[in-house]
Order: sequence, then structure tokens, then C-alpha cells
Amino acid sequence: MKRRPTIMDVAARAGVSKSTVSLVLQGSPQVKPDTRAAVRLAMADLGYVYNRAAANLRSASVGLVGLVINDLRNPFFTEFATTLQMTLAAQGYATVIANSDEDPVLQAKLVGSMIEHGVSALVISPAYGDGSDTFDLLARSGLPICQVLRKGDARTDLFPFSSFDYGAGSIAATRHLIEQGARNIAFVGGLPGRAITEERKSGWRAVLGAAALPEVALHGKSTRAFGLSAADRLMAEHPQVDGAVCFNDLVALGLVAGFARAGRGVGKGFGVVGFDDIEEASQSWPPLTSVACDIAGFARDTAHRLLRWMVDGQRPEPEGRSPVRLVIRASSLGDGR
Amino acid sequence: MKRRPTIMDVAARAGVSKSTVSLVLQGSPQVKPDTRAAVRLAMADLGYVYNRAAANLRSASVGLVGLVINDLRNPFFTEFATTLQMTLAAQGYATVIANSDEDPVLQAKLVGSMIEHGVSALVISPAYGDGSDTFDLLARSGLPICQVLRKGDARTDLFPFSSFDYGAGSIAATRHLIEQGARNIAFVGGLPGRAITEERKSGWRAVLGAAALPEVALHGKSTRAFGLSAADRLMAEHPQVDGAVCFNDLVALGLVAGFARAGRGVGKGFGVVGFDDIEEASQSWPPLTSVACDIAGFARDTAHRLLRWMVDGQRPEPEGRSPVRLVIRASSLGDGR
DNA sequence: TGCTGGATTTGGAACGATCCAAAAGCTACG
DNA sequence: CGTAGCTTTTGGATCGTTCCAAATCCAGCA
Repeated sequence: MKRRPTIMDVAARAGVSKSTVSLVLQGSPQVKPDTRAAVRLAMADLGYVYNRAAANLRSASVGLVGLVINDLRNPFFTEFATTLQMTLAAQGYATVIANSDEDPVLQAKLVGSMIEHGVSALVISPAYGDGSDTFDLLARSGLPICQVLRKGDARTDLFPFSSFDYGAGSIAATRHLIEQGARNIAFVGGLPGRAITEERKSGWRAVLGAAALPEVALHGKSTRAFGLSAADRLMAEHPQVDGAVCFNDLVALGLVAGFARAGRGVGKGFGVVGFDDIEEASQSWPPLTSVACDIAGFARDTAHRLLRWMVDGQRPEPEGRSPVRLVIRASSLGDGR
Repeated sequence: MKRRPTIMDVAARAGVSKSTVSLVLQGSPQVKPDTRAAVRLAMADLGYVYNRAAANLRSASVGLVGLVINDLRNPFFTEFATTLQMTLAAQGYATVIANSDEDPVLQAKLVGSMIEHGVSALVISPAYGDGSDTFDLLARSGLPICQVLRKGDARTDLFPFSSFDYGAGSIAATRHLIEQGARNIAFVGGLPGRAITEERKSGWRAVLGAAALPEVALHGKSTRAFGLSAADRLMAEHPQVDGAVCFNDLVALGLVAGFARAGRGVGKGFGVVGFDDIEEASQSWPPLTSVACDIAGFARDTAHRLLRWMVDGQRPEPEGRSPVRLVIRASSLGDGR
């Protein structure tokens, strides 16, 4: 296994000095076209590959951005990750994506490894649990860090946080179900006590409170499987319930599947609203009403906010909320009962 | 913005030489415990972060594996990516995931950037289209490269390829539908002429040929949206069709949704089989019969194959096929007609 | 006390690029 | 023909580690 050629090898082959090769690499206009061509030729002959690590040794910044995601399998996060990566790529930054799989220990390891590899900024959607190790590391690194979608650390002055306006979303969702005739609206999914669950629940609770309607909440993991089981529990334990605001689309889709399995449709007589508006929401049957979070737009915003910080040193606001939009589809439409 | 401390700073603070600090970093047993403690303390005081790029400058290997995926939004690939990453992480390797988004140009850029960043091996599921730029780069790098799931380059001696035994899968799927009473089995989804489409189709065609049954094939992008529209086309243009082998689960789920939208169920009288057995297949309604590709297991195998190559220099077989398994669920069960 | 040999520690040369000041090559002009 | 004033090229120092051979330490022993 022969080692890969260096600029010295190229220089020797082209009959110039390493400095000249370096100038060619940087596209400097001050090398004579003939020389440039000779160097290019030598590089091609030898199969030279630029060694970025070596180059960055002097000039610190690597043009690498780290992205740590708590659950990359969730399509919502996948969309965020891919859009962020592509937006940064368009600006010449490479992105390292890693999945912490909701494990704070793994998360701390990943963050450590990214910092060691010299990322020049980091975007993190933190895992649940004790993230203090992670954030200690991050604070110490002094890098631009954006927390997104979940607040893992309260120091938003250090780690600016941005997310969606979930409260407004659940207000809109709940009002919509009431307009459609629902009077017993459950909240389904989300682990109790967690910030996002509380945010998404708060609007629902506020609207129900204002309308003096009863509350039923079924909490659990935010998966399709939980939605499926929640459907059974709702039908068995709370037969009066005639609408549901779900923690996310996965739960909502599970719920819809559960009702279908029981031979009971959704839409007329039972309205379901999801959260996130993942691609599948519009393509399942019945199509799912959902609080749309423009995740691609959010990812682009995040990228630009981060770039402003990295490039111009302009730190983002400590806390930002992007607007959400209720997309009404068949799963929540009553029949004017 | 103060620069980050180096081992020299740590050494000065601890009152030892840089070499000693380096030994501590490497956990060498030959430093006296007192000294080790002093160095550790100094590191903590200064908030020292290891600079891996500098370290790797000498010792070539970075412990970094690149993973280039053609479509990270597809849950099938997401599962593969996350499992691979976690398996490699368990062995101390960091993984860089990137999404080429089916764009050969972007793909070549990503691969180039990864090689420059010094990955010590690369796993690629190639984008469709002309990947010659990409594979030139890869061939030149001399790194261990595994092609998975799609063959982007025929030189499997250079780039060992591994995938699933799709032919066997579609044979099983088609036989099963015939056993359930279907006589007009369509193939739905997959772009025509592409290797995977042909592989997945070949088994179907072979079985139909042997049983002297007619062929109908509807090709298109392998998305839920296409499945949805294919349902309409099937009902309008080929009303006699009573079963479908789909290119993948997304298409199958779209197809099921399309039939549901038309008020026509799936299962009795019309059997649907998907491909991939993504998580959702078992949780939608009706649950989807699917050719299960144990993607997590496949990812783990790939990781181990790659590790054997990187660590022991033991190159994998040029071509490997992992077995698949037909998982029978309600969507394909006839009613004994 | 002087020596010996294992345990520790250390200075300096890599690694592969960039950057800078200085050298070398040109032109054109008196 | 010498040289000022460009353009182009070059050597050497540098970035933060690792590695190696050599130096230093120190306890035990004669």
C-alpha cells in the first residue's frame, strides 16, 4: 500500500518548488500559465489528492460543520438533516451528520469526536436525559453552537435555541377540531413532563380551558406503534372522545391505522390532527390534517443563521420561534353534525 | 477569540515536556501516576481539546469512515446509515454521513471532500446516472471502498459489491400471490432499465412465465406518490389485475392508500406485496406483506466486512448477496376464492 | 559512595500543507 | 550594458501532534 503523494512529489515531478504547487492549489493568479499547466499535469499523473487536514493545521478552520441529531430515523429529523447539509454544501461547507439515538452518553462521545476532528461549528438537536457532559464540552470549545428543536441546555445566550411555535400550532389544531364539532378532544402521545410535550399540549389545554371542555391525555412514546395502541385504549376507556390532537404525525398515523383496524373510520365523527406534516401525511388515506412545520425552510434558516455567526461573527438571537401552519385535510373534517 | 490550547500549553502548565503530555494522551502505562494526574489537571484547567487533525498528520489513519447515500430521506437507507454508524462507533470509528440526493455531480463532490478529509474507508450506495467521476476518484484513492445496495461501477474487484437477493425475493412474492389465488399480477414501481428494478422484476417475470400468466408492469419513481397514482391507473386501465408485486414498500403503501381512496379495500380480491419491510409495513392498515430485507443486519455485516478489510487487509468477496424473507401479512391474503 | 539497570522523561525530527520575505527572472529604459 | 521595477518562484519557518533515540532519575547493591 503506497502512501499517497504530497505536494513535494508533485513539485519534484513538475520541476518546481513545493511553494509553487501550493500557489497553484490555491488558484493564485501570480503563477505563469505554463507553470500552472505543468503542475496540473504532474498532479494528474501522480493521482495527487489534497490533504485538507494538513492544510488546516495552520489555518485552523476546516469548513466542517457538525450536526448531532437525537433520532435520525424520524423522517422529520432526516428532512432537517438533509436540507441543512445541502444548504451548507452550497456554501462550501461539509457537514458531518451523526445520530445520538437518544443516548446522552453516545451524544457526548459524538460531540467530543466532532470537536476533535475540528468542526468549526455545531448544530445539535439534543437527546433527552442528562446532557450536561455534552454541553460542558460544547461550552469549553468556544465554537458557534445552535440548539434546534429541543432545548437541551437553558443557557441560550451560549447556545442560541430555535424551534417552532408549537403552542400556536396546537391552539389552531384544537380550535379547528372544535369548529368541526368535536367536544371531547384528547391529546395523544408525547412523554409527559418533557418540554416539547408541554409546549404542544399547552395550546390544546388553553383552548379547552377557555371553552370549558374536558381534558383527556394519553402519553407515551411518539411512535406509530404507540398511536396504534392508543386507538384501542381510547375506544375502550374513553368512548366519548371524538377528536384527538396528536403529539406528532407518527402517532396520528398509528391512531388512524388503529381505528381502521377496528373497522372504524376517521374523519367523520372522529377528527385527528397530527403535528409536523411529514410527507406521508398527505399521501396516506385519509390524508392527515397536520400542523405543518416547514422543516426544510427551518433548516435553511438555521444554516444561514449559523453561517452569519461563523463568517461575520454575528451571533443569532438567543431564542427564535418559526411560525407553523395548520394544513387541513380529510382526517379532521366533521360532517356538520 | 483566543486560540485553543495545545499540548505545549498543557506541558508548560504541568511543568513537564510536550512528549510526556503526548504519552498521557495515549494512555501510556509508562508515565508515573503523579505526573499523569498533574497533566490531567492542567488539561482540565486549560480546557484543552485534542487536535485529531494534527495527530493524524503523522499517522495517516484517522479512524473516519465515509458513507455516501443516494437518498437519505428513504427510511430504508436511513436505517442502513444509522445502524452502520452505530456499529462502527462501537469499534471506535467515526462515520461521516452524506446524502447525494441522487445527483452524480454532488456525489462526486462529496466523495472528493471525504477523501480530502482523510477518511480511511468509504461505503457508497451510488446515485443513478454517470458515476464515472466518482469512481475514478475512488479508484485513485486506493482506499477500501464498499458498494452497497446498488452497483454503480462494474469493477467489483476494486469495489466489492453487496446487496440482497432480490430475485429470490420477488420469486417468493409472486408465488405467494398465485397461491392466494391471484392470476393477473402486476409489477408496480421502479424506473425501467435500472439494475435493481430488473433484479426485482426478474423473479416476478420468471414465475409468471413458468405459470403462463400475463404480465403488466407500471414503472415510475419509487415513491408513495407514484403508488397512489398507480392505483388509479391500474383500476382504470387494467381492471383485471388482482395482485401486485411492488418495487418497494413506499410504492406499495401508496398503492394501498390509492385503493382505500377509491373505496376499494386491499387484501381480499387484490393482494399487494411490498419490498424492504420497512417499519411502517407492519403498522399501517392493512399490514403490508413485504419481502423483508434485514437492513440492520445487512448494515452490521457491511460494517464488519469493512473493518476486516481496513484492519486485517482482508478484502471481501467481489459480490455478496444477503438472503431475504417473505413476511406475510394481511395485504396479500386472498379469501380462498 | 559509585555503579547498574529499569523506569521515566525529554528534545528534535517528522507529517503535509500555508505563508512570508527574499531571491531570481524578465522588460524596458536611459 | 546596467539597473529599476515588475512578475514569478523559492526556501524556511510554522501549525499541533507522534515517534524515537537519548538523557535523566532513582532504588538497590557491592
